[in-house]
Amino acid sequence: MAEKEKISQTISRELLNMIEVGKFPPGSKLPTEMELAAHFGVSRIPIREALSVLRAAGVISSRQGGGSYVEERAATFLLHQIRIENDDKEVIKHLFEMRKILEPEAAYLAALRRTPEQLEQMEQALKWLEREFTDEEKMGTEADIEFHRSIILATQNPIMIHMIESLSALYERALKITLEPNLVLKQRRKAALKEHQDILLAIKMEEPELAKIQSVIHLKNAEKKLSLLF
Amino acid sequence: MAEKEKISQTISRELLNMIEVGKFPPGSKLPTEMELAAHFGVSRIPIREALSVLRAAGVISSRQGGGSYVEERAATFLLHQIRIENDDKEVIKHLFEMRKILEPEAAYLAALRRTPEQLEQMEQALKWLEREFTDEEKMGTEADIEFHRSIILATQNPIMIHMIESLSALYERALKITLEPNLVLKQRRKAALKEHQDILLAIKMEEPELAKIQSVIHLKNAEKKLSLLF
DNA sequence: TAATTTTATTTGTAATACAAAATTAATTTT
DNA sequence: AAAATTAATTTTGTATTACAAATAAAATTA
Repeated sequence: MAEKEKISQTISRELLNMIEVGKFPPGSKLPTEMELAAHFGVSRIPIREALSVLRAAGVISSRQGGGSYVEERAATFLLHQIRIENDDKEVIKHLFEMRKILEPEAAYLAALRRTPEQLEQMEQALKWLEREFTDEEKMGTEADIEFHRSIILATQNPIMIHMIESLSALYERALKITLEPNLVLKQRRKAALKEHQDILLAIKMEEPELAKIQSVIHLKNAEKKLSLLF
Repeated sequence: MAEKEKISQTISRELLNMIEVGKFPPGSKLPTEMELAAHFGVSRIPIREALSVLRAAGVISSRQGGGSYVEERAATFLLHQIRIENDDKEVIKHLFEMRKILEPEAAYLAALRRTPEQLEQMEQALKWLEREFTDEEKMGTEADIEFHRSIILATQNPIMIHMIESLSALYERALKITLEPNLVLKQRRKAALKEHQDILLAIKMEEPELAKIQSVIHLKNAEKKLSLLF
């Protein structure tokens, strides 16, 4: 199950790395597709696929007849390409830092704007989480993510939604890693569930400030739990 | 200067729209590349380019021999593809909402962690902004962005950095639109400059809370200015 | 019925060719 | 000689055809 990688993926990763390392500094011209193809020993096809990924990520831009150039403000990395390893505590810390910034505000906005349908969606997610928590085996990470996701959706801010969505894959993996070895969790399950219920209640009552506070509390407790790991 | 669009771009936009509209719901299988090619009346090449963009954005996933499927949690849109039109006030509002959430926290973190080099970078950007402001003609949008960007970089959080970078193109355009017709700005220039200096000073003194407050003040004033437009 | 093999489908890559845009070199004009 | 125009070259964008490799569907066999 070695998940064989596509050639174009390998190449886009390689090229991105070269750009990050400074082999192709911002503003510089990349080699032509033919040259890259020769260099990597492949045809133009996977080269073009790789370049199109970098283009979509805003790392390079190409002009027909001109060539491909590294963008002046090349995004530092493709979020989809971040791989969290078990020992990769830095990424998890940074991710949690962003959660502490985004989620309380999202809860605030959700309390302001949520539609009845969105409230229903949150309640469904919470019920799912409750079911998962009664089962000793399950961790409920998916339900957890779905709950937080439903709150984000209720903010009605497409940019906020996009940011969280682009983080979700990363978030999911980070959550699994942090929850997996955590035996303390079982004792904290009821407390965690209560925290989720409190957030939802505040959103239901349309109390933005309260929702924000409940979210802060939840994240603070989650962080305590997290700090035991590191 | 009509900026002719590539076929693959047109198609990726079309496909994305179809997905958003529900023509291809999450989890469903897309038509084969051959079918798509026939449908759009092009060869497989631009189809593959379009699909690779959607793949990079996490909207779809493909398996050799299997086909392409819409991801269960397809990102709602590609940030790079958002076009802000002059009458597109909604996007600008949402963008500003995100700035209010992210930037004060970024200033906080920057005050905590900035290296001397990063402080230097911020000061350079501020000087640039001062020069631009003395010139009646120039608006200083680029310098403005560079200043805020230098603060973000000093947070040392790669996820934060990535988020802002991915927003920067959008931000730049929004800023130009909001500043362009604003004649009041000239009177507010000194005030705005002072606000920037205050933020930098707090970061220089390594006073996180103060930096956050100064950032909030700055954004509050900017929002007042903005509210005149809408 | 269940497991295995075969067949067909579909994406991934290759090679070649040409169109279209941009860059560079050459030419002409002033 | 300098500037403008034109021509030639380079380079990306798209098309066509072909085949490899992985998956999914169908047929076969136990």
